[in-house]
Amino acid sequence: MKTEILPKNENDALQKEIISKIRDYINYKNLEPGDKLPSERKLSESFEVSRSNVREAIQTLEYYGLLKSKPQSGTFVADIGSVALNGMITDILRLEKPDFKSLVETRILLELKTVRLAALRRTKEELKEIEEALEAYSKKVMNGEDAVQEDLLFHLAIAKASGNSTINTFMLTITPEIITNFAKYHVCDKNIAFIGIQEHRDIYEAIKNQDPQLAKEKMKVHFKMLYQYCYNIKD
Amino acid sequence: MKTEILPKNENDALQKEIISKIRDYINYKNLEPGDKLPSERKLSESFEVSRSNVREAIQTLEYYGLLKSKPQSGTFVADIGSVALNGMITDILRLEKPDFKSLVETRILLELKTVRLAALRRTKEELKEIEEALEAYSKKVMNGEDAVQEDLLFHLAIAKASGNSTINTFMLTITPEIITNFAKYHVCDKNIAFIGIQEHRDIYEAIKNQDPQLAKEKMKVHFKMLYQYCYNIKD
DNA sequence: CAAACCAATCTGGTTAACCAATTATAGTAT
DNA sequence: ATACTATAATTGGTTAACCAGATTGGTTTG
Repeated sequence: MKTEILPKNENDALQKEIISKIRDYINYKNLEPGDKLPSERKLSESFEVSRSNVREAIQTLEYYGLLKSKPQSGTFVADIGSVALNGMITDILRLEKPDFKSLVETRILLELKTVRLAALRRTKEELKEIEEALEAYSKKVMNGEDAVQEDLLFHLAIAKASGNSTINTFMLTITPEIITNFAKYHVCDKNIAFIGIQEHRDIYEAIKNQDPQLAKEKMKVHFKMLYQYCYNIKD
Repeated sequence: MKTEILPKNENDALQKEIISKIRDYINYKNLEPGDKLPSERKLSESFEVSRSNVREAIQTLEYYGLLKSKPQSGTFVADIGSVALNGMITDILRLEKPDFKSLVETRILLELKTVRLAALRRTKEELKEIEEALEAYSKKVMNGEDAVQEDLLFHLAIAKASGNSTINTFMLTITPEIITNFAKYHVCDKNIAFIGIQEHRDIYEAIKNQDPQLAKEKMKVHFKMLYQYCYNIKD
């Protein structure tokens, strides 16, 4: 087989094509939950692609929980019926890269929840971690330095204290993209940062006092500017 | 080097160890955004693990947006400062597998948002897709068949119509796990399903009439049982 | 007749060799 | 001294060979 280096976009397109072929195969053969897929070798042969490409595609579907591969045994359809499997793969193929607005919108939604949960559930240790993140942030701002990273770490500390591992994971996945875009669009410039200290402190105090309602209110205040800012950005 | 097959858990542990070593290296060398990591070969040699293990670890960090590898060039630190990078890798290493309650809690949060957004933003095409999902669900229930899959696809259709690609992705990632656990805990048994038809129809109508507040209310009603059910499950 | 055993085969995972694009280096001409 | 070019080394990606555990079918044994 001929070696060929593909640009990342085409590589993604290839992987999507393979995923789509796997879906077609599952449909054609009417595979049920727990059924075994053909081996990676056979798939790569019948799809006329390399085995590593097939492996990548399988890994992606495994990430979404649709397949499950067992060492020295085979790759199996997850405990999901063919209807859901089919619909979900179709959805995955259509997924587009998240835009900035959708990221911010989601972040606000998640954080209004985490801050309430953190106020309800935080342990003493988690509270201390939040406090430390707050101090690190304040120190930077007082020195006139850029503190976008410390800002985000404060919010991540709250997410960790929410006791909801799913939301925590989601927050982690969107944070880098947010940081990048913040720098790009010059959100959160230094003039805003000074106000940010007090806002952060208010949030911290509400969590400390285990007042979920107040915590949410303070977080809303904190997001108000961000909200306005982001909805004014050109696409 | 000796070939050794590892159980999945140990493999995960190994990957975490490698990730942690990458973090340490970045700290030790004070790598800034855009700086280049040593080549995969050098890393695998200095960590005394195979190159494919290193590649896996890098891919994971790439998924979280912390690294960026360019073909025939190198692997680079993303446009994130070392503080955030360090904090986030530490968080990632601590991540635990999501529990069922956290999944349901998150799903409810996300869906109360998607249903409102869908009522505001849905196109005619998206509305039609929701309707088709609703019909497929109703038909199954009327025939006395299990309709968990069609149920979830209805909700995914709403997520798609929300116009928020981030939330849409999140919904896709948690759905398989939810389906599996539903089957495991016998949530949504047939006796509930008949009520479900009307509840789904109410939600659909609210979205059709572009009434976000009503849509949210109806979704809340729909989740009421689920909510109670899930918080009574033993851990 | 059923259970236990064994060897051939098949599997996903791992390793090592290979590829071509990129980057660094040395040399040459201006 | 500088700008440009050719060449060698380096890189992430790809392919193919290899590994050992799992499966399977047939045979033996109680």
